[in-house]
Amino acid sequence: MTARSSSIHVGLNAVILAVTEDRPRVLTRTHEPSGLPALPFGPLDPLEDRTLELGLRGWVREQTGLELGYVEQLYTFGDSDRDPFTTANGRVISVAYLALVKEHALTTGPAQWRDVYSFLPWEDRREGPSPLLDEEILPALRHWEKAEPGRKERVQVAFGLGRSRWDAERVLERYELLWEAGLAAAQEMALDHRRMLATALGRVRGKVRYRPVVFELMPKAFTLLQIQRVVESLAGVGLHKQNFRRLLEKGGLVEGTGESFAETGGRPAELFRFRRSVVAERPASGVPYPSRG
Amino acid sequence: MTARSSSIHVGLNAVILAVTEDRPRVLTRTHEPSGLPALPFGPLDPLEDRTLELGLRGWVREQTGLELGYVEQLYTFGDSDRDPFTTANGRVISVAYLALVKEHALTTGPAQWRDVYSFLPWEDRREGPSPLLDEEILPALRHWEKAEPGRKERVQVAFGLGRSRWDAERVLERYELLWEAGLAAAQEMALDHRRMLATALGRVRGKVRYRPVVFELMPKAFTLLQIQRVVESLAGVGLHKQNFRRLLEKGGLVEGTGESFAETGGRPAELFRFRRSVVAERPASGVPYPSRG
DNA sequence: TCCTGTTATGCTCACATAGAGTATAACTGA
DNA sequence: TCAGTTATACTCTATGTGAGCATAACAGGA
Repeated sequence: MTARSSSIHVGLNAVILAVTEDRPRVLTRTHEPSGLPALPFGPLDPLEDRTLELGLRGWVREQTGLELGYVEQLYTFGDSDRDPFTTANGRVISVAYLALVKEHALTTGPAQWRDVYSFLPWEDRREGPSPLLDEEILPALRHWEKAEPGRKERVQVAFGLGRSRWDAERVLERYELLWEAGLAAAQEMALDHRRMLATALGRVRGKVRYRPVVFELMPKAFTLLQIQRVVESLAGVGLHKQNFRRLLEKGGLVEGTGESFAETGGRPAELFRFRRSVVAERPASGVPYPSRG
Repeated sequence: MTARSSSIHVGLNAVILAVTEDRPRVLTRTHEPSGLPALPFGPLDPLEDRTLELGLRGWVREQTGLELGYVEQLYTFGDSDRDPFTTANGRVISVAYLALVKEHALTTGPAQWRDVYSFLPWEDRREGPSPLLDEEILPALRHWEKAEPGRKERVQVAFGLGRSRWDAERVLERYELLWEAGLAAAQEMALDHRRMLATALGRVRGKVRYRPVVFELMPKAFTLLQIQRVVESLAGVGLHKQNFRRLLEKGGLVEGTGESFAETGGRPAELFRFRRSVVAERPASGVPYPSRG
């Protein structure tokens, strides 16, 4: 066993997300063999890194200058075909982490922020279903459905057709379906990194609902509309403004600072801050998703 | 990097759960160096196993004769101190999986079913808070709290004291707190396997609520009380019977078979079966948790 | 100054849902 | 026939959610 496992290599990938100008961004680099955008990758130093997470924080700091705040383990990717460039030399297992940083986080080195929805365009439905979906994806899927029974059902659930509703969290399910159907060719990333990104987006969308993680993406003080825009950016759907406010305030997640913010053209908005103490008080406190049709 | 990573070993652990006689059980083996109960462990064959999950299914079949049904990846454990026996020879990373099998699943070989709550006794609150909690754990924690500010808050959230409510899903949080406080010595398992078990229990408790995974643990036909008992076993809390039935039926998760089951001494109960089609219809269908105080 | 456009904020209403309890039905065994 | 046990049907109430209306507070132009 030990003889064989010596041909296994373990690495760490980071999906680092921020929200800038109402768009979720992901930090990328260029993957050398292919020239495609890729997620930052670093090795695990088995002697120095006490935990996987500390290892990750270390090389992210070195590669990009970013000091990560919120970090959580996402998934471990280990399919044998995930890295065609190194399969010949042995297997590469990658433990992927999700990290959230504040907008305008400064980075050094060759890393680059890119729009998450440029890789998964059908996931942004703030202006209604993406035209790409109705004009290209769904027509193509209608063909693909016919080849096997059961496929139609999967499409309906994944994309919220028929009696099903669009479920913002099923990002990975949609991506894998499109991959199977051979429709995921455009908007490429290196290796299986688009799958990692889809996993990450699904995870934040879920997490935001029941843990106060949005605040990791916000400045210290913010208006309620600003926080709503950030949630909408991630969720990819529009939310009902008045209900969002009501639920957020009632939940005790935020408190007014007394100051106001008057750069929007309309009535000045009150500035709020995150009430750190709710984390202790309320077990499962997240931000509400009052849908808007 | 490649030279160094050759001292990293990758393995797979399985947390295989079943519910027998109203108790959740976990499949264990004996860990040789220590003689303690341990979770089944197997290597990843980098040449033969196309995916990590297929590798896991393979060696579980060989070691125990079990053909796993529902399987999901749980977490990847890689702290440097997690395996003191092999740290000297290099780092062992373990990808842990959760699997659910039906009660009375037959196994071959030296594997053994054990009561999950024998390792995490404070997690079973069906008869009210565990006496162990009130008589030993909480008094000891009150001492530990005083040493540092913020600890008291953590204890309250984790164990549902003060204004907080007991949150059945915070299994790992409780375990890690007790570990830090030096109160997790008894009921031992090998290495960090008790942490894996805690992770698994927390995960099923959550999953059962929003995905129809309980049915993986049930026979084909069952009464509503039987399914309630299984949910209660996992959740570790009692549920309100009438509301449980109402919500389950309204959710469309089950349908009556017309037959009835008359071995309980009282009025015979109708037998139900799982409606597989809801998985397609309703995005997030799980079993309700109507609490009972 | 007044009107228009824009954003912020307060409030109401209908409806669905969850928690809790009561009442009745259908069986077993003494 | 009665006590004990489990199953099942309802009812009542508090709370939560989706949706919309109304008003407040600013800017800028007529």
